[in-house]
Amino acid sequence: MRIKVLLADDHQILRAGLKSLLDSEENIEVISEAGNGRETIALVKKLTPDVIVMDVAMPDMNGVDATRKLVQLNPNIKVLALSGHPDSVYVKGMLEAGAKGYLLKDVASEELVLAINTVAKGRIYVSPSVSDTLVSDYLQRVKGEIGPDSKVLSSREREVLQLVAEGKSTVQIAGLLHLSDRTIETHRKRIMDKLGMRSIAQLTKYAIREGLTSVDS
Amino acid sequence: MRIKVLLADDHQILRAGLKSLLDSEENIEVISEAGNGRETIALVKKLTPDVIVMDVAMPDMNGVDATRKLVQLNPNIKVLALSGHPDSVYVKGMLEAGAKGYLLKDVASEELVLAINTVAKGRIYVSPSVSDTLVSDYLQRVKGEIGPDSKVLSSREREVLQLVAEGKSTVQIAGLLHLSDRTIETHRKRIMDKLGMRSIAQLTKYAIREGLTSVDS
DNA sequence: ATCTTATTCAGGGTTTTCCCTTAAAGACGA
DNA sequence: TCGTCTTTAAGGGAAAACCCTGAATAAGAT
Repeated sequence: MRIKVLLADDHQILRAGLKSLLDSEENIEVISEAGNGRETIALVKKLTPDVIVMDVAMPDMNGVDATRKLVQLNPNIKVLALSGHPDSVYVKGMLEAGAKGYLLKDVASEELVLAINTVAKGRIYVSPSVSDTLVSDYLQRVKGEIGPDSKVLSSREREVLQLVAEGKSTVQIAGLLHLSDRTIETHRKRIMDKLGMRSIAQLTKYAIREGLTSVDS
Repeated sequence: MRIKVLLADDHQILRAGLKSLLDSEENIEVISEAGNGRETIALVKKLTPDVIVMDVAMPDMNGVDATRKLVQLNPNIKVLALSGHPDSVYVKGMLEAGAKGYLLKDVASEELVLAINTVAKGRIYVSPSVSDTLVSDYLQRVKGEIGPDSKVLSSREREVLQLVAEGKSTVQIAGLLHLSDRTIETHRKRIMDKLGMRSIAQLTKYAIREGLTSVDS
């Protein structure tokens, strides 16, 4: 019995490449492809694939929301996330949504095949480089340094993040918000902890994605 | 005589997929792969491929700078740009740098094969959807609505800026480029002077607007 | 041949950010 | 009321970024 795979990614050429790769495996069969989350759900309902290889970033319903919906419809569905970045927000988001694996796009084809076989058997597969961030996050959680639902920023934190992403310094932000600069430092630290980021550049991009600021400002 | 192709993209799995696709074409042969601009240049010097299929957004020297350098070394080199975005900044950058073609990642595999064959013959190939933005930009220029763009930064400076916008520290960048950290500091200072910016957040946004990095990385 | 620009590197110093820890006051729900 | 979360604040120290200055080599342009 071959593993029936559905590919979901917004880049047709990537899907074509993966299909070509996977079809040369005798125990894997690519039965269909989707270019966004909505399409994926429609196809899964019709075709009942064993494994869905899904990109995290897609237009018209992203991978996280699509996964959540798919798992809701069928808790036994196996979603293998395929992503370009190892940021913990994405990893956490997909795994929380019910994905059974998380692969970086920078993996060898053998690892993809291994991952598909692993999740098809009902086990979890995570890229080694990804499990690093996962484990460090987990350890922080065990030590109680992060609360349970830590990926959601508080409104004050979002406010501070916005100002950071606008290029303001800690002291400037403190002045604007009429707070001590030590307070702003605390907020900054908690923001970075929650998001698993270590640089202003990463924070800025996150803020742009979240609509807190715009690229042209 | 088969067309010798070199694949340059930061995602190994995409390269593997493309290789699998292209190797089934009897007049195309993938001779090597690179994960960033620097690697690409080193490999091209050794292997003299006919066509380089190059992603625009790559870490450690992006596709635009790599193309510029490659064309400088050998004006007959054929670079086929492969990008996820139809934005005019990217298109302009690559074509200005001397690329012979521009393909979106959302193309069918047949079109990729066609594009490779076209540029290998010395002609230009641009995705239909891309030529739209190209033409409208051209028309604006003819009407004088856009002046000639003044690219202030040197290519080294753009390279450093890209890494800064990816969240790398001065020491990390120095390591990646095999330079002293004092040198990187000088570059950073000159970049900020030239752009009149005083924070990493602003630099990051500028880099995004210029296509040196992407919001989701 | 001279001038300019890019690229490389460094000394020495200030400012800003980052890390680790502690802690108090207010809010809000169980 | 008890516990958790948020927001506020701070001490002390390490790392990174920023500022000002000077300087040598190399490639290109006039």
